[in-house]
Amino acid sequence: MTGKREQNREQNRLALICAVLDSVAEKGISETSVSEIIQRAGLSRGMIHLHFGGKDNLVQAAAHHSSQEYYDGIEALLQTAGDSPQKRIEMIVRGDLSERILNRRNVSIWYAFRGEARNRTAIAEYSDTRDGRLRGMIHNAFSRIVREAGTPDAPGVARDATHGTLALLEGMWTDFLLHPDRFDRDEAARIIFRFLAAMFPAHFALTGAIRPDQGEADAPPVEAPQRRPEGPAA
Amino acid sequence: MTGKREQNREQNRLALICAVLDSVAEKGISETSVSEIIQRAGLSRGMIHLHFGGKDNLVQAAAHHSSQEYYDGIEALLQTAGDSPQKRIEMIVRGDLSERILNRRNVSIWYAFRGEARNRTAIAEYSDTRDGRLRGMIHNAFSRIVREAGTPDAPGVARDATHGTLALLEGMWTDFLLHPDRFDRDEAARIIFRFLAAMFPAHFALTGAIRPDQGEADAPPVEAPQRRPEGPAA
DNA sequence: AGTTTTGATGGACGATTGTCCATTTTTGAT
DNA sequence: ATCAAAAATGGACAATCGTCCATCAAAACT
Repeated sequence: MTGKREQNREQNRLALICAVLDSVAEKGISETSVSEIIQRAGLSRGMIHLHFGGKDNLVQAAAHHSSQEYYDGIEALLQTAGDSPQKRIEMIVRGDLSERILNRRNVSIWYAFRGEARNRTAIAEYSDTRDGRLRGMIHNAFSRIVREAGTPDAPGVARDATHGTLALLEGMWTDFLLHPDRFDRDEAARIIFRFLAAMFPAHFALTGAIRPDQGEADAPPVEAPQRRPEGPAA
Repeated sequence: MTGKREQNREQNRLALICAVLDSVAEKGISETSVSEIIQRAGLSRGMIHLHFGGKDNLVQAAAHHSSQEYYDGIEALLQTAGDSPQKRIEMIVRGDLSERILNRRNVSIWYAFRGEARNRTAIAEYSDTRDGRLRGMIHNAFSRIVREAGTPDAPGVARDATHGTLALLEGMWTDFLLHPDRFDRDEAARIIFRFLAAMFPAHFALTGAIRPDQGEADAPPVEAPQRRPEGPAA
């Protein structure tokens, strides 16, 4: 049985970590000072050194915690997915783009840590989506798809599809970071599936979300207000 | 004629900006202090306040400068591209993944600024690939491809292809950030073209670089025809 | 109950931050 | 050569940074 002592201890550790994440999400890493952290956590100054031995270690623990939360979220969603590989991929993609995982707070935290990742290897380790479980899940699913389709060069296609899908998801996150208000989750998912449908028509073409027909305006004729700076034929 | 006075002035301004970028690339944003900057620039402490009115403005100017350099690089490459839209897209993709643009220094700088973008709107403005010229160039090319191919829902496809291509490029950059040593430019390009080839078989399937075969193997007969009908039963 | 043990406190501390300005040096015009 | 204007210098400055420890409070054990 956990004594009241250890219970409080763990509770305060967590409070510090959450305070760091809140501050990073809200004010950014450069403004996340010791004073800011302990004020948010409602604890005393010495706690950081007591529990983590210094601010750097605390920040690292916060990065680890955030990363863990991300993977837990993805895996929780995956367990509700069916068996078919295309369903699993669809679940991962939609999950990764869902409000529960892709939101302002998480994106702020994720990119703040990545910005420092280059110079703090300990943090880089946790901000890598590619390694770890996610890549394995996706690759596994694509391998099955490609195998049962009898595609030539199956391993290469599966590997490239995995790499490409992960890159697309990363790109969508960046999109959200830069334009959180104008970001459209359904559009993001649709684009990814459009690419996947082009590569694996038998597996993704009929998926409900590929075509924008749903509720979306049927191909707005003058959607793109982009100027075209050049180009022979206008 | 520019007097020696103004000439020196401009030279020092630039020296400060470069010092910031060097420091950000090397040490990260959090360790880029005024002391660090003026030491790298070999100038005196007061210069920052003199020329930029404060450190924040200098950092912002550095972000602007870096962004400008990126676009200049892309546009320079584009001018050597041919007329055909697929050639232009290929040039953009390869250029964006080339050593000249995608390298450790640029990636470090780019992501360091992005990490702070959320809390510094002035910087966010410069760290956006999506707005600005790049998106317009790509969308313009895809529009032509889609139009001459007679694809149904042409505007939607062009828009999605643009969005997807940009997301893929972003994702590849993230890949490079996290694994600069194991990153493979050719593989990154191949994956992007594999996706594009799946979407526009007539335009990208025969492109020399889809296969990693090095020898280019001008359109291996086994490869190109088989890619499309993979769907129902291969 | 008393005693030990451990977590928690908050201020002291030196180091470093960015800003600013009195001063010196350099440039361009007289 | 002289002088006004502009640019560059480098140290003073208060504010803030993160670390650490003497002290206190409370839980756990005897």
